[in-house]
Amino acid sequence: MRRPGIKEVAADSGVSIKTVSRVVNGEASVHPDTRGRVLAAIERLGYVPNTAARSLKSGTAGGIGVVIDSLADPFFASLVSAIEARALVEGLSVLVATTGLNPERERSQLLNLIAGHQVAGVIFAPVADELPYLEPYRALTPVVAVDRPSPAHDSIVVDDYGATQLALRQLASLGHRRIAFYDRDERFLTVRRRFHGYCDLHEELGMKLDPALVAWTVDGSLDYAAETQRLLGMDDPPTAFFASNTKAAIGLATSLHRIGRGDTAFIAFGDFSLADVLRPAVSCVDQDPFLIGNAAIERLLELRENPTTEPREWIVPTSLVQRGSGEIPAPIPSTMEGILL
Amino acid sequence: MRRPGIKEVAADSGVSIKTVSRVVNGEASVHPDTRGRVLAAIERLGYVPNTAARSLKSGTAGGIGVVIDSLADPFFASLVSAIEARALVEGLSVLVATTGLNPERERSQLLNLIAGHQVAGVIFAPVADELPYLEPYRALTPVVAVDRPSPAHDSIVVDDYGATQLALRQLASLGHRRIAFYDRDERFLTVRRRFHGYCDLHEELGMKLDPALVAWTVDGSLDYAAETQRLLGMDDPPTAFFASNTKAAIGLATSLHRIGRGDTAFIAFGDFSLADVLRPAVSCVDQDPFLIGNAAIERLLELRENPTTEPREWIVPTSLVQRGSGEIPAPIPSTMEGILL
DNA sequence: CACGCACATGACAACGCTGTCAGGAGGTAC
DNA sequence: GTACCTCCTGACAGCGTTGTCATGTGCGTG
Repeated sequence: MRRPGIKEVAADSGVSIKTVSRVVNGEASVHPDTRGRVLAAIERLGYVPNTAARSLKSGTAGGIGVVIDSLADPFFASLVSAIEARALVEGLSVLVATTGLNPERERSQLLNLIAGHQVAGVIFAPVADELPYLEPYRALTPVVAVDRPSPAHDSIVVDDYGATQLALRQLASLGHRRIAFYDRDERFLTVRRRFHGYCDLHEELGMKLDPALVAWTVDGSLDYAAETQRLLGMDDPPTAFFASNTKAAIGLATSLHRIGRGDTAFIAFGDFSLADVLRPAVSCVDQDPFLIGNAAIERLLELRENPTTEPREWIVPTSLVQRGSGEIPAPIPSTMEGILL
Repeated sequence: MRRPGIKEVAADSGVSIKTVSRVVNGEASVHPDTRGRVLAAIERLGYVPNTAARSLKSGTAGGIGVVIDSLADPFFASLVSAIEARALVEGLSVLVATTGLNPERERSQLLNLIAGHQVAGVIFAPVADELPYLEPYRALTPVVAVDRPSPAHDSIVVDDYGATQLALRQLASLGHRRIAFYDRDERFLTVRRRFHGYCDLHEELGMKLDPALVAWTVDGSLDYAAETQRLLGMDDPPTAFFASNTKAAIGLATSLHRIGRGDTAFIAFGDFSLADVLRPAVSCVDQDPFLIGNAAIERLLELRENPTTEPREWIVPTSLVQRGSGEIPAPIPSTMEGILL
């Protein structure tokens, strides 16, 4: 009652195991009659080639590893979904591992995949700034970073700085001079870049940059409700909000609507489900996980062919989706009438 | 420049490969000094055991397979997330595969995982009613079904019939006599069970079951906007909606809000992000993917210990989350005043 | 001193598969 | 008839690891 192996198929069809191997791998030089007998035996016995033996022999497995923060994050779930769909077409299986943003876990997950499973390639969302332990595998396993750049690898990212400025420029053009930056989370390079765009735009437009308008994530947590209360309770409150990531956007939208201030001007970085059903519908910078996932696996497949290219960043385009909340003009303060351009 | 193997570690630390193997596997009978030398060599060389060789030797891999409809579905994404978290603790990796609801693909994915990768176990959301091709592996690989039951396997499900009736009973108690069943998708046993609950409750309460109140998914697709228009445009339109799954709930919520009828009585089967932010907030039958995922992997681990138990269904509890949309009473038609209980 | 025993270690085979190389059968050309 | 070539097939080794069994060393016991 053991799993049928190549030996059983060989015995059943009266050929050597090597000939079975040839049939399974579609090699040309097998007599049609022989091939037929072997295929019949495979069918009859329900033979499936053993993946472990294959990768042991070949030194590399037919799967790609995907290492991300968490599958509970809708952005990453869609990303993995896109990768998996494409991998299926290429006949590759997908090994998923998560880091929970822990660099130590990132290390063990990456090494387990690359050195242990000898995957054909890895797509990962970097946590640590440097990954020296991957050096020995540089030439062996192609690696692509997504969402956040990794200096030593090809990275699929969006133009965080530019897209943020595009969104904020729109708010500024509607008269907003006090725009809250919601969720400054220094752990993410992407968010740092977005905040950088926020700062530079203030300078460019001659707007005062008020630190009190910045909501910080500290130690990985931020109380959205309390922070929203604080911001709106200021003497000189923000007239518009910019959410620097999807999680913050959902938290912010929730807390704004809870206190009946859903009509506040608001643009989110990253789209989310039902954003178009809220009233007003939430405008956002659309960062398409399917585009990003496809670009990542595309790049990975290219790297397999030609592994020696210099690492660079690949920018996936974003678009500003106008839905309403980002097109709300600033209220005109009585004392400032006539000052606006 | 090859990957360091057990041989390199052995040479480096001056012992035989077998002793290295013993150290790696934490066997007791190794002299502390020897163990120290070997561990130092492992560290120095960055040795990671080859998974393929291990599973070839042992005949089983240290990973579990998860086969679901799609990772783009938030319910399944959370489910996999829960499974992955627990697998990490157990030192198991997770292989994800999707079926796209295609029985043929389900077959190849399951066989690839069980026979090809020889995973330690499989958690899957069944598509086909029967899976005869898994018979040969019955005794070898534990298999657990989730979300939908599989007669031949332990199945982790919710009480579709009962939870649906609980939700509908509430609507009926508020005077609703015409309740639309949104998204009757015959492909899913879960939805069939929910519809069954819908029918039986009508009989029990003496309500007329009007086929025109049922929105069908045909060939996997349903135009939510058009269907909502049709239902609300009836001469005798529904006064309440029941969405039989999360995807339908989001589609229904979207189309109701788009046409300004967000205030219609509505209960969804399955919770979704921002359901509590909509006005009114959407009441739902909460079917917790984390509970289900945890129960599934728990059961899988038990099956590894004791594989001979009779397959059965395990019911994960659900709760009716009251948020507002499910507590809207039926409008009192002028001709019927006084008839209500 | 011979014996037994615990402890520590190593030699070797085997897991299922594929790459290398060898070889037989049959045909064609001189 | 010999040489050679093509087509098809098989024997065998080895991928990196672990299970089995054997071996050596040191120590306590009678």
